[in-house]
Amino acid sequence: MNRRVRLADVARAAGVAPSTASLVLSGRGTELRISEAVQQRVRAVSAELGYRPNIVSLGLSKGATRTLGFVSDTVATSQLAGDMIKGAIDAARERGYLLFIGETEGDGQAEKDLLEAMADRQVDGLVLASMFTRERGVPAELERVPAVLLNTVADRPTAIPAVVPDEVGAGRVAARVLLDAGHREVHLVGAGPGPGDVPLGSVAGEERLLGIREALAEAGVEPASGRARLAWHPQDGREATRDLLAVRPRPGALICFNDRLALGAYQALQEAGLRIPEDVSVISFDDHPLAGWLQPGLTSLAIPHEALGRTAIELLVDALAGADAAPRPAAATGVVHRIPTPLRSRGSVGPPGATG
Amino acid sequence: MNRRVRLADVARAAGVAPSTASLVLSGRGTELRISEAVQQRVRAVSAELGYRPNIVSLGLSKGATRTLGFVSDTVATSQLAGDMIKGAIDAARERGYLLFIGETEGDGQAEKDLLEAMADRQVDGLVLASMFTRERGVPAELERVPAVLLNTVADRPTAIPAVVPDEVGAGRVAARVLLDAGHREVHLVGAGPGPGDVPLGSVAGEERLLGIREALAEAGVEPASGRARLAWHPQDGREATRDLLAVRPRPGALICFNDRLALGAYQALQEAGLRIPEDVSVISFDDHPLAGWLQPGLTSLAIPHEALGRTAIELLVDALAGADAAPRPAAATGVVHRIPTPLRSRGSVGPPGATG
DNA sequence: CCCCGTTGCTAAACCGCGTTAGCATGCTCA
DNA sequence: TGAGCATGCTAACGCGGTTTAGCAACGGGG
Repeated sequence: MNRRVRLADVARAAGVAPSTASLVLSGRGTELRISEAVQQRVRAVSAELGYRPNIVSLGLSKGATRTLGFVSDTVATSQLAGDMIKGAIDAARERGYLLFIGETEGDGQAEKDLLEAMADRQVDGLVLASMFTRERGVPAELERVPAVLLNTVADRPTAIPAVVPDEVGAGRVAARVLLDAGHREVHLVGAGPGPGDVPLGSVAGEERLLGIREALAEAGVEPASGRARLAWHPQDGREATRDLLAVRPRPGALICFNDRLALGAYQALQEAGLRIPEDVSVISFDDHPLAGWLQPGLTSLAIPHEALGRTAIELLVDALAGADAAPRPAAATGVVHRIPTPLRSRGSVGPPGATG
Repeated sequence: MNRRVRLADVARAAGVAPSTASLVLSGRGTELRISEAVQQRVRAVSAELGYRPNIVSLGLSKGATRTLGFVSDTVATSQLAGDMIKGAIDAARERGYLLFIGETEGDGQAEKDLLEAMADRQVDGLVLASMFTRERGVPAELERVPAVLLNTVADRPTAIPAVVPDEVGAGRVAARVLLDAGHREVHLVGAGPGPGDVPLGSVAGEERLLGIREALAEAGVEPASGRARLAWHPQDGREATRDLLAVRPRPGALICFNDRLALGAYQALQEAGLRIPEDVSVISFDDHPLAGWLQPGLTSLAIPHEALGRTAIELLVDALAGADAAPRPAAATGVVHRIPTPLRSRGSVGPPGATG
């Protein structure tokens, strides 16, 4: 466990004062008239010794730690989280930042503690993330440091920018895909058919439904049926689909509000001896890895988790860079950024078959 | 954006010198003969002002930042990652630590850069994690700071402790569950039947197979068949199971080497019109959320991801605390900790039915 | 009455670095 | 020959704490 090489070590080995070494290594050598010979010597010695500046020290004197905090309600419950964090970590690393990750499990006190622990460590900025899109209050701690909301929108006007998936767009595309395949009778699993018939507090559900209804309406179609459910588990999808199959004429196209519901729909269709997509087309949301595992592959609108995390960090770092130049970078103030939701076509959608 | 309260602010407000305030707040007041009156005054003022010590400053003067680094090959590819990180984050938080999270995607240079970036920020300790259990070299950076390997074992003797799931135990239990249900003919999907017939470099595969063969041998049974596959995807499980069903007598029990293989097995069995568990019993490993979504629920041996992450941090923090007392805490040196793999019974295992 | 021991607090150094004012030295030019 | 100006480097301070040596005031004993 040999000690780290400090600036003083480099200076001593190069036969100059620490301040001289500092100037050279920070690139201000020429500006402050350090001779080329000395500069080369310092640089050579620094490289040879493997000197790396101590960022903690910089944090003390300059106030910037090149460190960001990422606080989410949960990092574990879903695949989703991992990708979002991955995008954030990668984007941060590319810009020379490291990320503190914390999770609150929805506990307000835990959130407060975490934000304070991060403030104690002088983070340069904060991302406050949620694993499912929702509305929430903005804690006071976010007022003291540049921040970005991720997969979350503030419940009242705020200067803090937000990054969310474009769920309305996702809903529109889902409906369009079925319409384009020739379907005119579209059944919803997990929400609908009326506007606002979604599980309580589900922003994703609301917006997906909105998009679906818009796109259908443009084609002069209303959702044929829908079942709002409290939870979006496979069991719910199975039951809703069974109920749907009990009624004539048999449904030809389903929009499931997430992939787990779609799994349940697959199970119910299989039980009934119906083929996908020959007898029934299915489209869904989230693009969980599961979608690629099913037979046939499930066509789904992906939540762009990695892009969400990445965008949040990019906004934050840009704001930090801009903070020196302009005190209030107008471009990044209070804006809600909507990230597109790519369509992953796999084979669960086809033209309408014989119904009945 | 009002400034943080500093120690000097507290001292001024309490009418004492900063050093006095520091002594009182660090609990050394009585020891250094600060009067009770002054101590109370300082504490009151500190609380009133909401003073919190600046940890960056402490990092400079004391060397300890109450910060740990968590570097893994990937945080995203699987559910697994999230739970492991969650366990690590929670355990760290309970002990007053915050975690830097980084991921390398298996890139050695990225790993080196990350470890250095963390060293630059004076982390007190490091966890080097892998998302699937494997053997690997230990980078030189880990020699300079207390470290723990997670889901990874060093490829040569080292003083660094490791935390891994008890895969041999998992294999034994999987076999025992089937034996106890009355099965004497057990087919393997994803590995086997011979010792060492596993995908290249899969420590989990090797050890699971070892445990399975041990437990079967104790009952005087050999694996009836097995198929080593390069990848453990649903597609592979589907094909292997189809092949198995083409041969008489029909298999009565399958051990799938992970849940994705088991999904494929479910699909093949369903195609063949066989019921689980009446006709065929299935048991598997990982306890992916998927296992709970299938019909019937898939019995699986859980990889205790959260416990793994938690244990790694606990070992690390204990080592840090012990480092002051004993320079080399013998208890935590080079040991490989094996974490038990709980059985999640769901309903995919039953007594043998009529075969053929 | 002087010395010494307590008691109660504080000044000052230090952690590692960036920053800036300023100190020598040598050269030019009047 | 001395003022003036580059040139080339460094001393000293600050960031926000901890830590230690030591100072002032007071009381008690010889």
